[in-house]
Amino acid sequence: MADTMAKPAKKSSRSSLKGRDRLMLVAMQLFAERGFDGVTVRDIAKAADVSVGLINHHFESKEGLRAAVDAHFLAETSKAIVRASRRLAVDDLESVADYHRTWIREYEAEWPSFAAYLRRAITENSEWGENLFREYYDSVSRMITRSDADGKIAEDADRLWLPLLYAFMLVGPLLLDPYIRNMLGKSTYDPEMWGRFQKALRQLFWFGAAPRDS
Amino acid sequence: MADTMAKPAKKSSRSSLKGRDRLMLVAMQLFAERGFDGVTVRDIAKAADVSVGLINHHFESKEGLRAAVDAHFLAETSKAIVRASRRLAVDDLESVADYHRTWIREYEAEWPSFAAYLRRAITENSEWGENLFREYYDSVSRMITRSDADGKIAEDADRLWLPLLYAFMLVGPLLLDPYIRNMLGKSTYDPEMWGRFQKALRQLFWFGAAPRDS
DNA sequence: GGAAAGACTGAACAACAGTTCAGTTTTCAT
DNA sequence: ATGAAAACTGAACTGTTGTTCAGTCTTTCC
Repeated sequence: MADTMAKPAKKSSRSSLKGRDRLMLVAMQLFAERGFDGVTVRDIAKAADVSVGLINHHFESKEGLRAAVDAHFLAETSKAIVRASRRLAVDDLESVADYHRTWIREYEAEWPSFAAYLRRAITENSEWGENLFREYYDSVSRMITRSDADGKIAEDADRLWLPLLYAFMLVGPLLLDPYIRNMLGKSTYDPEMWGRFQKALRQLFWFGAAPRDS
Repeated sequence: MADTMAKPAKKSSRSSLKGRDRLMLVAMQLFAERGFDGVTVRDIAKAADVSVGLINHHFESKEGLRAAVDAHFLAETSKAIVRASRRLAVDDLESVADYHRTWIREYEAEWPSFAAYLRRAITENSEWGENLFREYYDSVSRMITRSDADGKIAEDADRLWLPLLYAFMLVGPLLLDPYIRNMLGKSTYDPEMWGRFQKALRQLFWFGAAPRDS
């Protein structure tokens, strides 16, 4: 119902968007930054350069606005995941991780603070946060199952926890990005950082941290 | 300044606590369940069986109450971590994980929804959430460094990401507990679950998921 | 036992939240 | 061009929030 939100043009031509779309864009950013309760309808209206009444006109209520934004990004996420599983005929986990990161970075470019919104959705226990994590988990799980069928997984590995542990390591940077940025000075999704992270993740997942005496 | 909060007696003798302590206990639980903004001072006062005015009398403001609760648990956490690093003369990661879990379970028993409060503190970017994650990270990091000195870490392992990846897997169940409980039907910290999780974590961290052809 | 100090009450208050709605402007098919 | 539908406005309204404060009850210490 809320899929009519057009993508913003490359340059800052926000004003070219109609009120409804501008409201959703601005609301997403403000929710991401300050949380749903930390933003007033007047804040949103002002940032979107629109009157308060328009929010209720289009979305019925503030809660309705949140639902519309959520629905929009849930749809967008699902599309991305379907695209991913199609493109990733090769059943390797590295490309899952890479796709995950590419997708986030692309979005970040077009919708600033999209990652923060994702983060908030997952940690706020909203319904779509639940869906989101489940889709994350499923895509990882599928890949591991395939590898398993090919005999690439150790016999004594725990089939239940393996995908979850991988998911934790993949979602970790997303959920804890603010802290990591503080500690390392850079976001995990930075080009340089990502290479290292990706490599460390791959190595740990497949071979572990113990020295291999061959 | 807010360390005078007595531990509640075993049985539900909440009413034996004085107003100030009862307020902090109740506030912690409500904040954990509904978030800071999701709770009104009247909710807190009612749950603590106390008048609204008392909150401002003791804590000056609602924000002051939050600060007091945070300070109390930050102190408590630090104490637990110091205790841990003393007790854990043996430098193995398993006991870090076990200690982490024991500590949470013990607290859960005495302070219901303490884990949820922890979770919220970390995800809400509060100042003490930052401290908390850092202490987590540091204790893991120390252990790994020691193992490293003993030659127990592979030469080509990434020293920067290794402790972070481990921390992600350790904090994962805490942050994502609601989802995991939905998926597995049980909390990770349940006695049965923990054994399996702990084993899977150890195995993955040291030896990885690839089959070992010996 | 008495008085000062602190714990505690709750009605009153001011600020602010989300919503409403009568009215104005824009859009667009005919 | 015209008129109806949709987009849009913003002052007014209503309920809720955190805070205040004058006053009561309880504890404590000489």
